[in-house]
Amino acid sequence: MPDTRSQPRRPRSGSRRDEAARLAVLHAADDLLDERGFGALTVEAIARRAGVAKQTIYRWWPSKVEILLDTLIADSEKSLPVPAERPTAETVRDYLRGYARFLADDPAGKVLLALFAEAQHHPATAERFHERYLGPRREQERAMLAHVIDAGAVAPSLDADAALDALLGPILYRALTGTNTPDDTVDTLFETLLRPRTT
Amino acid sequence: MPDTRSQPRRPRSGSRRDEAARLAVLHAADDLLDERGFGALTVEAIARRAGVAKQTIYRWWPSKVEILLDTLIADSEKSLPVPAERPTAETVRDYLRGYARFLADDPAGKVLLALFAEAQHHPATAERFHERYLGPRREQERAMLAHVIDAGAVAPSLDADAALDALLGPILYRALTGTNTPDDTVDTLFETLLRPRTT
Amino acid sequence: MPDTRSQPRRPRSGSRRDEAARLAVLHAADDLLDERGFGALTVEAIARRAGVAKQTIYRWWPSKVEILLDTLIADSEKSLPVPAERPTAETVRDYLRGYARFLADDPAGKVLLALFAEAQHHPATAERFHERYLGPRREQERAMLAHVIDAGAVAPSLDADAALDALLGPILYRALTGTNTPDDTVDTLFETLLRPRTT
Amino acid sequence: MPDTRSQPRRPRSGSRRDEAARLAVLHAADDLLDERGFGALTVEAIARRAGVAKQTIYRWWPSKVEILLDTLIADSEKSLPVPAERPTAETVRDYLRGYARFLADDPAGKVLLALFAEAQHHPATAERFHERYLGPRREQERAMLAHVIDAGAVAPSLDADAALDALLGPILYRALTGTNTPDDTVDTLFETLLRPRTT
DNA sequence: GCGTAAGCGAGACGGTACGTCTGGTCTTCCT
DNA sequence: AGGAAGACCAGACGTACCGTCTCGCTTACGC
Repeated sequence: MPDTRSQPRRPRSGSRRDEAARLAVLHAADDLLDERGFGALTVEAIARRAGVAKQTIYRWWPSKVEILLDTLIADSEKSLPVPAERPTAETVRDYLRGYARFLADDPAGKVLLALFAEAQHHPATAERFHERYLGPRREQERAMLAHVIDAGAVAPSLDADAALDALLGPILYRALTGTNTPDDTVDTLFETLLRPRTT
Repeated sequence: MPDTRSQPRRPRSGSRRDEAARLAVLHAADDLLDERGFGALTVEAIARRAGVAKQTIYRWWPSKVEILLDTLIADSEKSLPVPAERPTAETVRDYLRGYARFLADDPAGKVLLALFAEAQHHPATAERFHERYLGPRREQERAMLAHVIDAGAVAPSLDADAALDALLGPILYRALTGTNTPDDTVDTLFETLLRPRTT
Repeated sequence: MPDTRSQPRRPRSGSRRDEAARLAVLHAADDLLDERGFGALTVEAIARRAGVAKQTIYRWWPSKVEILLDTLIADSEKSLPVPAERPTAETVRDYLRGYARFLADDPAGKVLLALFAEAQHHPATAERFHERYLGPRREQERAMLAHVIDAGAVAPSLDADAALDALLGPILYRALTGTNTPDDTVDTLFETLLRPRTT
Repeated sequence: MPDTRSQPRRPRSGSRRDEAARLAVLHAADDLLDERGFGALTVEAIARRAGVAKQTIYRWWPSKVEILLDTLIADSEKSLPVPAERPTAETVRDYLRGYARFLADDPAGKVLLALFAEAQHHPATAERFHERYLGPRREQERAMLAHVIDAGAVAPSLDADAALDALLGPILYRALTGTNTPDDTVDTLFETLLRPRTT
């Protein structure tokens, strides 16, 4: 049995995928988007900034959109998880507040907005965006909502998807137009659309 | 006695702008966006399709975004005017229904979505989009809403801008994610958020 | 007393050709070639510099080459006439010296070099250059040479055209390569090729 | 003391220049000049004809003049070498005859004429033309001439450069004006200007 | 002495080519 | 085999001139 010391020591060799290169690409993409805007987010620029060859990017990601999806998924699982364990009306309200803050303040929020934008321009992007992000997330949101409805904590007058659109839509709309959505506005939306029994 | 209405007839010596070329460019841009997507909307392609020299485009439009704004403004004034004369609750509801249909069915709706997208990528685009389209339109929408509130026809629990965002946001959100918003969903939104006294 | 400042105003056109515009174009072309080189000698630049509309140039000259021919013919008739009246060996020698100086020092010499150059690039230019300049001039030079040969003043070992090419060729060649041809070199050429009986 | 001179180890990683593309460009330029004239010799046309991207041309040649210089140098070394080994009077005469034929018949002769022309229009072209072609060639021609003078085979009455100008000038002059220079005219020039002892 | 026709400055028009830039693929060498 | 380097084809970018074409004006000629 050969060397089993699975050391992290040589990040720069071997026949396996280089984790350091992978992270360098993700961070470079994130940073570029944050610092210089989507217009500067070219594969060439990412490679330059990450100190990585273009080919390395094309080998592992079919397009720069997949890079953004990778960072978005990682970041939003961390910063904006959909409440899953015994959600209450309050949990849902806090999730909405968090969503507004995510879009307004978190660099990853810019990634989300950029992907909404790119999805308008390229159907293929739209498809991947739904498959990898919007779809799964909506699934979790539906589960969250179903749970609080079942518990009798809220009583929306719209079906689940329409209700979620009605809650998230305005927050996203304002983010798209450069306007923040403060907590009390979120709260009013929440109360108006979900008619919670207790808050 | 001849016509003495001394109109602003500035003979303005020299050649004049060619209206046919102007329209050809606007239509070519519209058609390309509709048929081949934003990715195919290059100045070169517009010029080719319009049968116009590139220089003619650069002479009159600082960027292709301004071309889109020109077509969007013209088309949405025609297809989706903001009700101004004695609007009622019903007028407002119909406007929202029209907005959903504009985004879903009208080619110009694609232009609006494309501009929302571009605005995320380029701050300069965002600024012009607000200046020329979103701002003036919101002004009219606020006036419309104020009118029906004054008449006691509706009683929103959010301030004007937030209420408009809450109404339009979900419709736009669904359009961005490729979902139509049917009349009854619009109606429920309308009733939930504006609490009309009579409909 | 009214305004008597009778300015040097251009009559601002009538139905006849405007002589001031004609001269302005010729001088602008000359000046541009001299100051900024052939590359800057565009119809657009000539019009700008002459304060004349492009159409005025295209109305009277089929191409900018004809403008150059106009100035070259005028200038070389003035600065470098071919001796016609009773030429002697000495007259011929002085003509050659003058030719070298014309190419080296006179701004119109630059025009001649530019036309030789353009003639290589465009057959149509070559044709007009021969028709309007080289041909008539060679005719005069042949007459000059025939006269001094008849008078027994010189005895070339080449026929007239070849002799003229042998005399003018080296001077032009040196001008094309940026080298002046001093008087004594001209004189040696003259003596070697024409074998004058007296000088 | 160890060897501290930075080693000639040019890792030189990455792709190498594509020789096929290089030759395709040179031949395309040559062919275009020959077939359609200098006016058609645009970078765009060369790229099209060579089946090469414009960027590939701009990567390796600062201007199309350098392309022409590349082809001219290669072609004239092949078709019109300056006699170097023990040149005799006869060798020199044959070189002059070859020069006349090169200008009249060889496609590369057209390149030489085109470069003389371009050099008149652009000082930068003139400089490169002298540096890369005229200068080195004249150096060889001077050596050739010095050799036959030293051997007592010829006795020009002009210094080396002036003598070469006097020999080549007429031939070039006639080529510029579209006239061939037949062998016997070359021979007369040669004999008149170089006074060979034996031929 | 008045209409008309030409010349004028101005500049918009459809085009071609410029030289630069990035996208995405392919190739070569190094580790 | 993975990764860095970078050459390659493709094609859009925004600019400069090309030569043609109105425009609205100003004159001079000829009826």
